[in-house]
Amino acid sequence: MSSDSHIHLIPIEHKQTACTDCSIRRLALFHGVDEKDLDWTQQYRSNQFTIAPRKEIYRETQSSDYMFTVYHGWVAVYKTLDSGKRQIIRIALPGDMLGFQPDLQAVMTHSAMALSETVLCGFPSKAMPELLRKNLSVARRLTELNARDMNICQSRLLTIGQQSAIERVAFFCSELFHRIKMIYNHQQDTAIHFPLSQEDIGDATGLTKIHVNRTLKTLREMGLMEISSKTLSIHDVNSLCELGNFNPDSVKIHSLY
Amino acid sequence: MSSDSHIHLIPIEHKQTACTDCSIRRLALFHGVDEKDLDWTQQYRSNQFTIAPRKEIYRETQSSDYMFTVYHGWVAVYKTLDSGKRQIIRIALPGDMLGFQPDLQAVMTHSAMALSETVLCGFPSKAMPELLRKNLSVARRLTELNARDMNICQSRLLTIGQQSAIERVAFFCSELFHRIKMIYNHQQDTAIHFPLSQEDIGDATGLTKIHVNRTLKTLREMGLMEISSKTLSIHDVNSLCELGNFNPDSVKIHSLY
DNA sequence: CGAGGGATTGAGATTCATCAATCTATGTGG
DNA sequence: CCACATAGATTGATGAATCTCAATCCCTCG
Repeated sequence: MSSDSHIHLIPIEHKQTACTDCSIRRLALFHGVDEKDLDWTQQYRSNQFTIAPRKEIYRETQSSDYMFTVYHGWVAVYKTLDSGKRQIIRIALPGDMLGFQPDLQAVMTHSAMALSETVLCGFPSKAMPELLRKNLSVARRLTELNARDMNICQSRLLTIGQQSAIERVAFFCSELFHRIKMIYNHQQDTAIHFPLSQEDIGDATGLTKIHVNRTLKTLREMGLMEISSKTLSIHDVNSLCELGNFNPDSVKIHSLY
Repeated sequence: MSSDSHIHLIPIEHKQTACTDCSIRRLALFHGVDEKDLDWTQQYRSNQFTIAPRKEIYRETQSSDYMFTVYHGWVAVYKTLDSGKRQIIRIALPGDMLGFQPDLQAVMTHSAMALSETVLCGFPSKAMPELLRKNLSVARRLTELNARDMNICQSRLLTIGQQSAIERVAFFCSELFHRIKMIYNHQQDTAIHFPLSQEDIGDATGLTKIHVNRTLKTLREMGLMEISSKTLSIHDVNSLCELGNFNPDSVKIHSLY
């Protein structure tokens, strides 16, 4: 990626966090790495960056010098058509990887944009093959995270291909709700911060923002859930998951450790 | 997987093919493995199997003792809803992997079914971690194949979420056409064997079989393509790809070798 | 206090699904 | 080799889900 397309990524000069102290390591790439090796693996995390909401992290058809781990915030991964239509492929949350490609020459096949104030850990792509060769824990973990992303992508295909508007929205919100709760270990909460606009939800579920609005109204009237002032409140988790055919267990990362 | 659910997989006792002679190795898991190591890696390919059309290879919610490489034939990978609706996630063709999971304990998150007379190479799941640890070429190749499957899955999401019926069908058929031509190196052919029913196409594109029928009729009348007696004939490749927003380059496996 | 982006609602058009019937190709048993 | 059975393909008619266009409202921010 040429440096001018990086203008949105602001390197954190001071107060970078240390991998040894990382509160979300159990979710991320260095889960499973021996404590004594963490200082060494951290060398491959060359920088942390902050990005403002709605700013691009990288763009389809361009190459990227980094792969990232989300440390804090929400990121939308999406593809666009020439017509301007946009499909959000997944929402990356703390611990999730962004922009890994085994082929360093290949250009990105999707774009990524911060949805909220976001902090990323950056790993120079060039050094990844070496890291994966020298530390098998990281290599295995990468495979796990890939497999989990794949499962999420496939489930999303099922939803969008075969479910109705209300089922898709129920699925989408259930998934994010459960992922957030797993990340922050707040099992008792019934509401989460939710920075997506109705248009974002539409781009993720394959619906127009107008139909999303009507669908959310229905869900509210059914007493299942409600979104207002960037907060998602779930009033009836079980019914919502059932409506969306969402299985809460599917958000777990099946880890070998 | 309990053995009784394996009844459709018929082990080939005689005339198993050798990895050293494999005509599709450039596409498959052992691409990049040193010639001298192939006899050793082949030990991990414990069996070849044949499966009749429409027979299940493995099923969602069950575990599988094997992961597979498609050696010959067409395989549908799909998920189903309680309502009975089915979403075909991808079509696996010769060289493609099936059923790899990093966590041996985890159950399959999708089902797989042969669409034609199919031959699979079986790799016992239990031995995969050892193979990946001992041969880094295989490990790297697995990562490449995963990344490629991920790209295909994400492109499919874009199609199904954002394109119209005719665009989706055009995309779907273009993709399979180009993949088959790449596999068999028949760049000049304008027709391929195509074992899917119209209902299969519908399950892959998120449409009903009736609407698929009408869409195919339109594509035929537009002079773009035609399916008859299990043969897909492309009359105007460029227009078809353009209509479906399909990029022929996307089917290439970006290989490091 | 004004501007602008998102949210909300209405009306009408379009796409696609559903239901139902017929047709065609393929394979099977007698 | 024929009669029948069956699955897939085709067409028509109708209705529901979702999109598009347009207007208004509301909230936030400068």
